[in-house]
Amino acid sequence: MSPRQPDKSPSQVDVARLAGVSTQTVSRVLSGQGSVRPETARRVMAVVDQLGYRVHAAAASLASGRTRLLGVLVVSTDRYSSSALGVGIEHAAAANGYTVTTAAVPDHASGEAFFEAFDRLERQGAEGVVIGVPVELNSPAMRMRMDRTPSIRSERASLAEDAPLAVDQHAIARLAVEHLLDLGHETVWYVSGDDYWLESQHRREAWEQTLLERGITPPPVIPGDWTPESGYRAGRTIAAIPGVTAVFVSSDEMAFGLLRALHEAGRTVPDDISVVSVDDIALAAYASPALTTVRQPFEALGRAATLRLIAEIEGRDAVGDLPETEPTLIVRSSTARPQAATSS
Amino acid sequence: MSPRQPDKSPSQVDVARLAGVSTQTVSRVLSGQGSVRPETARRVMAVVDQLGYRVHAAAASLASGRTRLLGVLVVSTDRYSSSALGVGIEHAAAANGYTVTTAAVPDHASGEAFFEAFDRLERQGAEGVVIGVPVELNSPAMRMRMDRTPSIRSERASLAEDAPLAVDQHAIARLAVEHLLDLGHETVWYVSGDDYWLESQHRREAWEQTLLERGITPPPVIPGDWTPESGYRAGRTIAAIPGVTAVFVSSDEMAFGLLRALHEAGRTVPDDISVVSVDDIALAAYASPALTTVRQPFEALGRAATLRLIAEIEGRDAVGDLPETEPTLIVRSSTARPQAATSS
DNA sequence: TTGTAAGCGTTATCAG
DNA sequence: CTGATAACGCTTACAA
Repeated sequence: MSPRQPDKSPSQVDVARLAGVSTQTVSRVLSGQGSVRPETARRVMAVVDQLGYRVHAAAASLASGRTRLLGVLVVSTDRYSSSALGVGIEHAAAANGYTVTTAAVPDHASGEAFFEAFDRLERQGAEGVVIGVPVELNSPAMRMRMDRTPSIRSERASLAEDAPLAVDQHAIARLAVEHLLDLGHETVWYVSGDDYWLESQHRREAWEQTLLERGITPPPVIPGDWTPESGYRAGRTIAAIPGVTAVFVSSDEMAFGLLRALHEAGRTVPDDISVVSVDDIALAAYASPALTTVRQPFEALGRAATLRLIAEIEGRDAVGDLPETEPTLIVRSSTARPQAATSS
Repeated sequence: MSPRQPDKSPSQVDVARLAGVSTQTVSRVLSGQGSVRPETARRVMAVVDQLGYRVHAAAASLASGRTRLLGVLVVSTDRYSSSALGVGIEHAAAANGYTVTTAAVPDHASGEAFFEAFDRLERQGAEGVVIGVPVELNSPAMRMRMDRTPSIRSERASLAEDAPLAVDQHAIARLAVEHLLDLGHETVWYVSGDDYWLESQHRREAWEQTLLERGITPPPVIPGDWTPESGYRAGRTIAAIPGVTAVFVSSDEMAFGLLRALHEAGRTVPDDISVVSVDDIALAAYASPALTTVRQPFEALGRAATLRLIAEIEGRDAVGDLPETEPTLIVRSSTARPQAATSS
């Protein structure tokens, strides 16, 4: 609607001229590199303010070879994990003078789509990228990309690998299952997330393993896909199975659906069935009943990943300053000791 | 850990040399601008693939004066509205060859912090910005910024102004209140969002106005701040007030807290009290009872805002292709006719 | 402490 | 249809 203003924005040259110095001096003042007589600096800054001058990022990065741009690769940004991660990433980036650009790939995107998104980030000049989607890190195509631009993944690639960065999915499942077992439940059923996600697979493995360690044969997995709808379906399935007293659901959102299905089927939580989920979203405390859940420190994780990434980009080490990323069990009202069998 | 590869990435010159053409031809092939003999183009592309060449964004935008970068200004990205908006923005941007960079300002940020974020986006080269936070658009500082970089706001600045873009907050409140009134409730109480947000203020105004139009004196506003905790507090307050039969809560998240408080106080929804909220988040259908709510089409809004912004940047008009952004009432189980007064 | 000169990798302009 | 050549606005040497 409004016409684009024709007068181009002021450049370093304009500032230099008005301040009666060379462009180099202007650059020095603005970057803080090199020494400038205080008085000169003041004079330059005055002109900068007067003109409303700001460095042209493209020109600066063309000349310096640095963009201070970080890329983030996530699935549809409205997922809880994506946005929670994003908060941590943005903070850490901003604190270090980096900016962030996001590329979202659709859920269940093909490897193709993923590479495309990665390339888009590289093309924009991202000096590093935080990967928040499930990808096969060992494919040649991925290796090639990670080779030229440092990348860090916010989840562990395999149960065995010890990525100091990822939330320990094994620990999450163990925390949940052991809580239930320690309460006196004889076994724990598992409602999975979408197995497209490694997290989901890892939790299943750890759930199985924890049960096995106690000499319990794992019951069949009830499949879910993270959505409340799938939790609801899982709840109906579970309600139809006699004898179930404890369920580990792979996300809070699914737990909401599960709770409703159980309620509709006349099962009360936690009296008939105990439920523990994962994430600790803001609403978890306001489910009925309030959810016992394993909190994932996504924000800390995003921060940690970013800090490490920046360290790698700048060629230093980033030990010591890394935030804690251990999952923690939050006990609320959806879990209890199993009812005495007398009632049945 | 891994050393940065010393061999710099290939440039247009490298491609040109290998393909036996000028850099200009390479540029033409890659941009699709200007005509090139098909055979030449093929030869260039072959070299491009072979070398893994990709244009250097900074250089390109320095030369062309275009960045194809859009900025987004939101509060803490983990808010539902922010991320839902973001999804729409990203889609529309990607579909038009633009990339997106986000600047998050803390909730309740000062005008200062906001301008800083805006400037950061400008410095990065954003050609336009979508504003998703409450700001005074008429301050000189803001005027100045919007003057040099096209900006579009995803909410209506005042109840009177008819921004074709914003979700109609007035309509939201009217939909909610009239639904309740039509059900037979004598008045409707209102739990506000955070009044730092214009949306919240506008909904209050419209709630008041709708009541007044029917000759009803609005009861006092129960203050909230969007969080489930504040909804819970509001619920306790309401439970202590005799005679309340209908409540309009300004967000689904608050509704969850409200529901819990009401439940704890022994009031049943919707039999004793009807509740309608706003947003229609994924979990709204899984509250107990399922929430009747006014859906805000955030994604469509983000898309529409972006489309208009791009149109403005490119100096064309964007009529016709704008998505619908009307709010819609979703009736579920948290509302019903008031119980006959006989029971009291 | 300050200035000069030479690029950085593209695209635009103008010839051919 | 293709190719020189000149910007684009800044930073990094190197000189003064």
